Amino acid sequence: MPALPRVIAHLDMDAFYASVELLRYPELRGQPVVIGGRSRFQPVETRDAASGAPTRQFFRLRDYRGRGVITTATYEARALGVHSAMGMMKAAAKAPDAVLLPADFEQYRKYSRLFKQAVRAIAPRIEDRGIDEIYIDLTEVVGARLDPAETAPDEAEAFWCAREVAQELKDAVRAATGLNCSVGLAPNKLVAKIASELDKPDGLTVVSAHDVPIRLWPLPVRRINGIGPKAAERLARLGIATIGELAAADPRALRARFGASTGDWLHAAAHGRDERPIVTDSEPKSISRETTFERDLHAVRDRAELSRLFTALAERVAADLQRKSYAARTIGVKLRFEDFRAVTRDLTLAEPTADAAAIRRAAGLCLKRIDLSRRIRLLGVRASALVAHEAEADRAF
DNA sequence: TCTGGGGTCCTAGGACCC
DNA sequence: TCTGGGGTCCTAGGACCC
Repeated sequence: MPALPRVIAHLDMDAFYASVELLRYPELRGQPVVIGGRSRFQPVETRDAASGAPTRQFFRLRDYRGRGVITTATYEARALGVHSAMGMMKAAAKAPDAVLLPADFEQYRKYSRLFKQAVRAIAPRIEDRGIDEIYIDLTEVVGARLDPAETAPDEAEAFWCAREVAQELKDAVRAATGLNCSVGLAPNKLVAKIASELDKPDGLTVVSAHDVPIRLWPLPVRRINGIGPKAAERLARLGIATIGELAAADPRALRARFGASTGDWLHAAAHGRDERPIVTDSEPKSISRETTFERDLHAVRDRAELSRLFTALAERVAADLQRKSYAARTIGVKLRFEDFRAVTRDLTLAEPTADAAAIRRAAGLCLKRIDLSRRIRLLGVRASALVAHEAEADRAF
Protein backbone atom coordinates (compact mmCIF):
# COMPACT_ATOMS: atom_id res chain seq x y z
CA MET A 1 0.00 0.00 0.00
CA PRO A 2 1.60 3.26 -1.13
CA ALA A 3 1.89 6.08 1.39
CA LEU A 4 -0.74 8.76 0.92
CA PRO A 5 0.61 12.22 0.16
CA ARG A 6 0.11 14.40 3.24
CA VAL A 7 -2.61 17.03 2.86
CA ILE A 8 -2.82 19.75 5.49
CA ALA A 9 -5.39 22.54 5.64
CA HIS A 10 -5.13 25.81 7.51
CA LEU A 11 -8.55 27.34 8.19
CA ASP A 12 -8.68 30.96 9.30
CA MET A 13 -11.88 32.84 10.10
CA ASP A 14 -12.18 36.16 8.21
CA ALA A 15 -11.98 39.25 10.49
CA PHE A 16 -13.42 36.98 13.16
CA TYR A 17 -14.37 39.25 16.06
CA ALA A 18 -15.71 41.96 13.76
CA SER A 19 -17.70 39.41 11.73
CA VAL A 20 -19.32 38.00 14.89
CA GLU A 21 -20.33 41.55 15.86
CA LEU A 22 -21.89 42.08 12.40
CA LEU A 23 -24.18 39.10 13.05
CA ARG A 24 -25.51 41.01 16.07
CA TYR A 25 -25.54 44.42 14.38
CA PRO A 26 -26.31 43.71 10.71
CA GLU A 27 -26.97 47.41 10.10
CA LEU A 28 -23.18 47.94 10.30
CA ARG A 29 -22.45 45.69 7.31
CA GLY A 30 -20.37 47.48 4.68
CA GLN A 31 -19.12 50.09 7.17
CA PRO A 32 -15.66 50.44 8.67
CA VAL A 33 -15.93 48.79 12.11
CA VAL A 34 -13.17 48.18 14.66
CA ILE A 35 -13.11 46.04 17.79
CA GLY A 36 -10.96 47.08 20.71
CA GLY A 37 -10.49 49.45 23.59
CA ARG A 38 -12.14 49.56 26.97
CA SER A 39 -15.49 47.96 27.63
CA ARG A 40 -17.30 51.18 28.53
CA PHE A 41 -17.77 52.01 24.84
CA GLN A 42 -20.89 49.85 24.52
CA PRO A 43 -23.54 50.82 21.96
CA VAL A 44 -26.46 52.62 23.59
CA GLU A 45 -30.05 51.54 22.88
CA THR A 46 -32.23 54.61 22.21
CA ARG A 47 -35.46 55.60 20.50
CA ASP A 48 -35.69 57.68 17.38
CA ALA A 49 -36.93 61.14 18.42
CA ALA A 50 -39.41 61.46 15.54
CA SER A 51 -40.77 57.95 15.03
CA GLY A 52 -40.15 56.43 18.45
CA ALA A 53 -38.61 53.40 16.76
CA PRO A 54 -35.78 51.73 18.70
CA THR A 55 -32.32 52.51 17.32
CA ARG A 56 -28.75 52.01 18.46
CA GLN A 57 -26.20 54.70 19.10
CA PHE A 58 -22.69 53.53 18.29
CA PHE A 59 -19.45 55.09 19.47
CA ARG A 60 -17.09 56.27 16.75
CA LEU A 61 -13.32 55.90 16.89
CA ARG A 62 -13.05 59.71 17.29
CA ASP A 63 -14.95 59.46 20.61
CA TYR A 64 -12.30 57.22 22.15
CA ARG A 65 -10.10 58.41 24.99
CA GLY A 66 -7.52 56.35 26.78
CA ARG A 67 -5.18 53.42 26.26
CA GLY A 68 -5.75 50.40 24.10
CA VAL A 69 -5.20 48.87 20.70
CA ILE A 70 -7.33 47.69 17.80
CA THR A 71 -8.06 43.96 18.13
CA THR A 72 -9.80 43.43 14.78
CA ALA A 73 -10.92 45.66 11.93
CA THR A 74 -13.40 44.94 9.14
CA TYR A 75 -12.00 44.96 5.60
CA GLU A 76 -13.65 48.38 5.08
CA ALA A 77 -11.68 49.73 8.08
CA ARG A 78 -8.47 48.09 6.87
CA ALA A 79 -8.89 49.94 3.58
CA LEU A 80 -8.56 53.15 5.62
CA GLY A 81 -5.21 51.99 7.03
CA VAL A 82 -6.45 50.59 10.35
CA HIS A 83 -4.94 47.28 11.45
CA SER A 84 -4.98 45.07 14.50
CA ALA A 85 -2.43 45.96 17.20
CA MET A 86 -2.55 49.61 16.13
CA GLY A 87 -2.98 52.07 19.02
CA MET A 88 -6.56 53.35 19.32
CA MET A 89 -5.55 57.00 19.11
CA LYS A 90 -3.49 56.44 15.98
CA ALA A 91 -6.37 54.50 14.42
CA ALA A 92 -8.75 57.33 15.31
CA ALA A 93 -6.57 59.74 13.36
CA LYS A 94 -6.86 57.51 10.26
CA ALA A 95 -10.53 56.56 10.51
CA PRO A 96 -12.37 58.90 12.92
CA ASP A 97 -15.81 57.83 11.65
CA ALA A 98 -15.24 54.08 12.00
CA VAL A 99 -17.69 52.41 14.38
CA LEU A 100 -16.09 51.26 17.63
CA LEU A 101 -17.21 48.16 19.54
CA PRO A 102 -15.67 46.65 22.69
CA ALA A 103 -14.61 42.99 22.53
CA ASP A 104 -17.06 40.35 23.78
CA PHE A 105 -14.88 37.27 24.22
CA GLU A 106 -17.68 35.10 25.56
CA GLN A 107 -19.51 35.54 22.28
CA TYR A 108 -16.37 34.86 20.22
CA ARG A 109 -15.65 31.68 22.18
CA LYS A 110 -19.18 30.51 21.46
CA TYR A 111 -18.74 30.97 17.69
CA SER A 112 -15.27 29.42 17.95
CA ARG A 113 -16.79 26.24 19.40
CA LEU A 114 -19.45 26.24 16.68
CA PHE A 115 -17.05 26.46 13.75
CA LYS A 116 -14.66 23.89 15.21
CA GLN A 117 -17.53 21.44 15.79
CA ALA A 118 -18.67 21.89 12.20
CA VAL A 119 -15.17 21.11 10.91
CA ARG A 120 -14.68 18.17 13.27
CA ALA A 121 -17.83 16.51 11.93
CA ILE A 122 -16.14 16.25 8.51
CA ALA A 123 -12.44 16.03 9.42
CA PRO A 124 -11.68 15.09 13.05
CA ARG A 125 -7.90 15.58 13.11
CA ILE A 126 -7.74 19.24 14.20
CA GLU A 127 -5.00 21.29 15.82
CA ASP A 128 -6.26 24.30 17.75
CA ARG A 129 -4.31 27.48 17.03
CA GLY A 130 -6.35 29.91 19.05
CA ILE A 131 -9.88 31.22 18.90
CA ASP A 132 -10.15 31.79 15.14
CA GLU A 133 -7.85 29.34 13.37
CA ILE A 134 -7.05 25.65 13.14
CA TYR A 135 -4.90 23.23 11.19
CA ILE A 136 -6.62 20.13 9.83
CA ASP A 137 -4.93 16.92 8.71
CA LEU A 138 -6.98 15.87 5.66
CA THR A 139 -4.68 13.00 4.64
CA GLU A 140 -7.01 10.22 5.80
CA VAL A 141 -10.21 11.97 4.70
CA VAL A 142 -8.77 12.32 1.21
CA GLY A 143 -7.39 8.76 1.25
CA ALA A 144 -10.82 7.37 2.08
CA ARG A 145 -12.40 9.23 -0.83
CA LEU A 146 -9.87 8.35 -3.51
CA ASP A 147 -10.63 5.29 -5.66
CA PRO A 148 -9.54 2.27 -3.58
CA ALA A 149 -8.47 0.51 -6.81
CA GLU A 150 -5.97 3.31 -7.38
CA THR A 151 -2.51 1.93 -6.72
CA ALA A 152 -0.48 5.13 -6.42
CA PRO A 153 -2.47 8.31 -5.76
CA ASP A 154 -0.29 11.25 -6.78
CA GLU A 155 -0.19 14.69 -5.25
CA ALA A 156 -2.30 16.32 -7.96
CA GLU A 157 -5.15 13.86 -7.44
CA ALA A 158 -4.94 14.21 -3.68
CA PHE A 159 -5.22 17.99 -3.88
CA TRP A 160 -8.06 17.78 -6.39
CA CYS A 161 -9.99 15.73 -3.86
CA ALA A 162 -8.86 17.91 -0.93
CA ARG A 163 -10.22 21.00 -2.66
CA GLU A 164 -13.69 19.40 -2.63
CA VAL A 165 -13.34 18.58 1.07
CA ALA A 166 -12.18 22.12 1.81
CA GLN A 167 -15.21 23.58 0.02
CA GLU A 168 -17.43 21.33 2.15
CA LEU A 169 -15.65 22.61 5.27
CA LYS A 170 -16.23 26.22 4.24
CA ASP A 171 -19.91 25.49 3.55
CA ALA A 172 -20.31 23.71 6.89
CA VAL A 173 -18.67 26.61 8.80
CA ARG A 174 -20.92 29.04 7.01
CA ALA A 175 -24.04 26.97 7.78
CA ALA A 176 -23.11 26.59 11.46
CA THR A 177 -22.11 30.20 12.11
CA GLY A 178 -23.09 32.48 9.23
CA LEU A 179 -19.40 33.37 8.96
CA ASN A 180 -16.83 33.12 6.17
CA CYS A 181 -13.39 31.63 6.46
CA SER A 182 -10.33 31.17 4.25
CA VAL A 183 -8.64 27.83 3.72
CA GLY A 184 -5.12 27.04 2.54
CA LEU A 185 -4.24 23.54 1.32
CA ALA A 186 -0.64 22.35 1.20
CA PRO A 187 1.62 19.41 2.02
CA ASN A 188 2.42 20.89 5.46
CA LYS A 189 1.39 23.42 8.10
CA LEU A 190 3.94 26.07 7.17
CA VAL A 191 2.79 26.35 3.55
CA ALA A 192 -0.91 25.86 4.37
CA LYS A 193 -0.73 28.83 6.74
CA ILE A 194 0.71 31.10 4.06
CA ALA A 195 -1.74 29.73 1.46
CA SER A 196 -4.80 30.57 3.59
CA GLU A 197 -3.82 34.25 3.50
CA LEU A 198 -3.33 34.47 -0.27
CA ASP A 199 -6.99 34.91 -1.26
CA LYS A 200 -8.58 36.33 1.87
CA PRO A 201 -11.44 36.85 2.52
CA ASP A 202 -13.46 33.74 1.65
CA GLY A 203 -10.46 32.13 -0.05
CA LEU A 204 -9.66 28.54 -0.96
CA THR A 205 -6.06 28.26 -2.08
CA VAL A 206 -3.93 25.23 -2.97
CA VAL A 207 -0.14 25.51 -2.84
CA SER A 208 1.49 22.17 -3.65
CA ALA A 209 5.21 21.53 -3.29
CA HIS A 210 5.50 22.21 -7.00
CA ASP A 211 3.85 25.64 -6.57
CA VAL A 212 6.24 26.88 -3.89
CA PRO A 213 8.62 28.82 -6.19
CA ILE A 214 5.77 30.57 -8.05
CA ARG A 215 3.48 31.31 -5.12
CA LEU A 216 5.79 31.72 -2.11
CA TRP A 217 9.10 33.04 -3.37
CA PRO A 218 7.81 36.50 -4.41
CA LEU A 219 6.38 37.10 -0.90
CA PRO A 220 8.19 39.01 1.88
CA VAL A 221 9.93 36.82 4.50
CA ARG A 222 7.54 38.19 7.17
CA ARG A 223 4.79 35.96 5.74
CA ILE A 224 6.57 32.91 7.18
CA ASN A 225 5.03 32.06 10.55
CA GLY A 226 7.89 32.49 13.01
CA ILE A 227 9.71 35.31 11.24
CA GLY A 228 8.75 38.43 13.17
CA PRO A 229 9.94 42.03 13.03
CA LYS A 230 13.35 41.30 14.58
CA ALA A 231 14.28 38.39 12.31
CA ALA A 232 12.97 40.26 9.25
CA GLU A 233 15.18 43.22 10.17
CA ARG A 234 18.25 41.00 10.53
CA LEU A 235 17.52 39.37 7.18
CA ALA A 236 17.02 42.76 5.55
CA ARG A 237 20.52 43.73 6.68
CA LEU A 238 21.79 40.71 4.73
CA GLY A 239 19.92 41.94 1.66
CA ILE A 240 17.20 39.31 2.05
CA ALA A 241 13.65 40.65 1.70
CA THR A 242 11.68 37.90 -0.06
CA ILE A 243 11.18 34.21 0.63
CA GLY A 244 12.87 33.52 -2.72
CA GLU A 245 15.94 35.47 -1.67
CA LEU A 246 15.99 33.49 1.58
CA ALA A 247 15.71 30.23 -0.37
CA ALA A 248 18.67 31.27 -2.52
CA ALA A 249 20.81 32.29 0.46
CA ASP A 250 23.82 30.14 1.36
CA PRO A 251 22.67 27.81 4.18
CA ARG A 252 26.13 28.05 5.76
CA ALA A 253 25.81 31.83 5.91
CA LEU A 254 22.38 31.52 7.57
CA ARG A 255 23.80 29.10 10.14
CA ALA A 256 26.69 31.46 10.81
CA ARG A 257 24.36 34.43 11.37
CA PHE A 258 21.42 32.79 13.15
CA GLY A 259 22.87 29.68 14.75
CA ALA A 260 22.62 26.11 13.48
CA SER A 261 19.03 25.44 14.46
CA THR A 262 17.45 28.72 13.34
CA GLY A 263 19.66 28.83 10.25
CA ASP A 264 18.54 25.37 9.14
CA TRP A 265 14.93 26.22 9.89
CA LEU A 266 15.06 29.43 7.81
CA HIS A 267 16.50 27.53 4.84
CA ALA A 268 13.92 24.72 5.05
CA ALA A 269 11.02 27.15 5.54
CA ALA A 270 11.97 29.17 2.47
CA HIS A 271 11.85 25.95 0.44
CA GLY A 272 8.42 25.14 1.87
CA ARG A 273 9.68 22.17 3.88
CA ASP A 274 8.05 21.39 7.24
CA GLU A 275 7.48 17.99 8.85
CA ARG A 276 5.69 19.08 12.03
CA PRO A 277 2.71 16.84 12.80
CA ILE A 278 -0.82 17.98 13.59
CA VAL A 279 -1.13 18.07 17.39
CA THR A 280 -4.71 17.13 18.22
CA ASP A 281 -4.53 17.43 21.99
CA SER A 282 -2.32 19.53 24.25
CA GLU A 283 -2.26 20.60 27.87
CA PRO A 284 -1.95 24.25 28.90
CA LYS A 285 1.51 25.28 30.16
CA SER A 286 0.52 28.46 31.97
CA ILE A 287 -2.49 30.53 32.98
CA SER A 288 -2.17 34.27 33.55
CA ARG A 289 -4.08 37.50 34.03
CA GLU A 290 -2.71 40.98 33.50
CA THR A 291 -4.03 44.50 33.30
CA THR A 292 -2.81 47.80 31.93
CA PHE A 293 -3.91 50.73 34.08
CA GLU A 294 -5.73 53.77 32.76
CA ARG A 295 -2.88 55.84 34.22
CA ASP A 296 0.55 54.80 35.49
CA LEU A 297 0.54 53.96 39.19
CA HIS A 298 3.22 54.44 41.81
CA ALA A 299 4.09 51.72 44.35
CA VAL A 300 3.97 54.13 47.27
CA ARG A 301 1.47 56.81 46.29
CA ASP A 302 -1.04 54.32 44.82
CA ARG A 303 -0.32 51.50 47.20
CA ALA A 304 -3.94 50.78 48.16
CA GLU A 305 -5.17 50.67 44.58
CA LEU A 306 -2.26 48.50 43.44
CA SER A 307 -2.81 46.10 46.29
CA ARG A 308 -6.49 45.77 45.46
CA LEU A 309 -5.77 45.13 41.76
CA PHE A 310 -3.02 42.65 42.65
CA THR A 311 -5.39 40.62 44.85
CA ALA A 312 -8.04 40.68 42.13
CA LEU A 313 -5.55 39.30 39.59
CA ALA A 314 -4.51 36.51 41.98
CA GLU A 315 -8.16 35.66 42.53
CA ARG A 316 -8.84 35.51 38.79
CA VAL A 317 -5.86 33.23 38.22
CA ALA A 318 -7.04 30.98 41.06
CA ALA A 319 -10.55 30.88 39.61
CA ASP A 320 -9.18 29.99 36.15
CA LEU A 321 -7.04 27.22 37.62
CA GLN A 322 -9.96 25.76 39.58
CA ARG A 323 -12.37 25.97 36.65
CA LYS A 324 -9.88 24.08 34.45
CA SER A 325 -8.85 21.65 37.23
CA TYR A 326 -5.18 22.59 37.42
CA ALA A 327 -2.85 23.52 40.22
CA ALA A 328 0.38 25.46 39.74
CA ARG A 329 3.77 24.84 41.27
CA THR A 330 5.25 28.11 40.00
CA ILE A 331 3.72 31.55 40.57
CA GLY A 332 5.06 34.67 38.88
CA VAL A 333 4.46 38.36 38.42
CA LYS A 334 4.96 40.65 35.47
CA LEU A 335 5.36 44.42 35.58
CA ARG A 336 5.62 46.93 32.82
CA PHE A 337 7.01 50.31 33.75
CA GLU A 338 6.16 53.70 32.31
CA ASP A 339 9.11 53.36 29.90
CA PHE A 340 7.44 50.13 28.60
CA ARG A 341 10.26 47.94 29.92
CA ALA A 342 8.93 44.66 31.31
CA VAL A 343 10.31 42.56 34.16
CA THR A 344 9.20 39.19 35.49
CA ARG A 345 9.91 37.28 38.68
CA ASP A 346 8.77 33.84 39.64
CA LEU A 347 8.84 31.47 42.54
CA THR A 348 8.48 27.71 42.64
CA LEU A 349 6.56 26.35 45.61
CA ALA A 350 7.00 23.08 47.45
CA GLU A 351 3.41 22.08 46.70
CA PRO A 352 1.18 22.98 43.75
CA THR A 353 -1.69 25.31 44.57
CA ALA A 354 -4.88 26.73 43.11
CA ASP A 355 -5.71 28.77 46.19
CA ALA A 356 -6.17 32.52 45.77
CA ALA A 357 -4.55 33.45 49.09
CA ALA A 358 -1.54 31.19 48.46
CA ILE A 359 -1.11 32.62 44.95
CA ARG A 360 -1.41 36.16 46.26
CA ARG A 361 1.22 35.42 48.95
CA ALA A 362 3.70 33.88 46.46
CA ALA A 363 3.15 36.72 44.00
CA GLY A 364 3.77 39.20 46.81
CA LEU A 365 7.14 37.58 47.50
CA CYS A 366 8.02 37.92 43.81
CA LEU A 367 7.04 41.58 43.83
CA LYS A 368 9.40 42.28 46.75
CA ARG A 369 12.35 41.37 44.52
CA ILE A 370 11.61 44.19 42.05
CA ASP A 371 12.77 47.79 42.28
CA LEU A 372 9.53 49.77 42.32
CA SER A 373 10.85 53.31 42.07
CA ARG A 374 9.50 53.89 38.55
CA ARG A 375 5.80 54.21 37.82
CA ILE A 376 3.98 51.08 36.70
CA ARG A 377 1.64 50.74 33.70
CA LEU A 378 0.91 46.99 33.80
CA LEU A 379 0.64 44.34 36.46
CA GLY A 380 0.19 40.62 35.87
CA VAL A 381 0.04 37.34 37.80
CA ARG A 382 0.98 34.05 36.20
CA ALA A 383 0.67 30.39 37.17
CA SER A 384 2.93 27.82 35.48
CA ALA A 385 4.37 24.34 36.03
CA LEU A 386 0.76 23.19 35.97
CA VAL A 387 -0.35 19.79 37.21
CA ALA A 388 -3.76 18.24 36.61
CA HIS A 389 -5.71 18.70 39.80
CA GLU A 390 -8.70 16.54 40.72
CA ALA A 391 -11.60 18.57 42.03
CA GLU A 392 -11.98 18.29 45.81
CA ALA A 393 -15.35 16.58 45.42
CA ASP A 394 -13.82 13.85 43.23
CA ARG A 395 -10.86 13.33 45.49
CA ALA A 396 -12.98 12.81 48.58
CA PHE A 397 -14.14 9.44 47.26
C1' DT B 1 -2.08 60.36 22.31
C1' DC B 2 2.33 55.70 21.37
C1' DT B 3 2.35 50.52 22.30
C1' DG B 4 -3.86 44.89 25.02
C1' DG B 5 -4.13 40.38 26.91
C1' DG B 6 -3.47 35.57 26.61
C1' DG B 7 -0.37 32.36 25.34
C1' DT B 8 4.12 29.21 23.50
C1' DC B 9 8.83 28.37 22.73
C1' DC B 10 13.77 29.30 23.04
C1' DT B 11 18.10 30.68 25.21
C1' DA B 12 21.31 31.09 28.73
C1' DG B 13 23.42 31.01 33.23
C1' DG B 14 23.79 29.09 37.84
C1' DA B 15 22.77 25.46 41.21
C1' DC B 16 23.11 20.92 42.09
C1' DC B 17 23.90 16.08 41.32
C1' DC B 18 26.19 11.89 39.72
C1' DT C 1 45.63 23.54 25.58
C1' DC C 2 43.18 21.55 29.37
C1' DT C 3 39.56 23.73 33.40
C1' DG C 4 35.59 16.76 32.83
C1' DG C 5 31.04 16.21 31.42
C1' DG C 6 26.26 15.35 31.33
C1' DG C 7 21.54 16.03 32.96
C1' DT C 8 17.87 18.51 35.25
C1' DC C 9 15.70 22.26 37.63
C1' DC C 10 15.01 27.09 38.33
C1' DT C 11 14.90 31.79 36.86
C1' DA C 12 14.77 35.96 33.58
C1' DG C 13 14.22 37.79 29.35
C1' DG C 14 12.82 38.03 24.67
C1' DA C 15 10.75 36.78 20.09
C1' DC C 16 6.72 35.60 18.25
C1' DC C 17 1.74 34.44 17.53
C1' DC C 18 -3.42 35.20 17.71
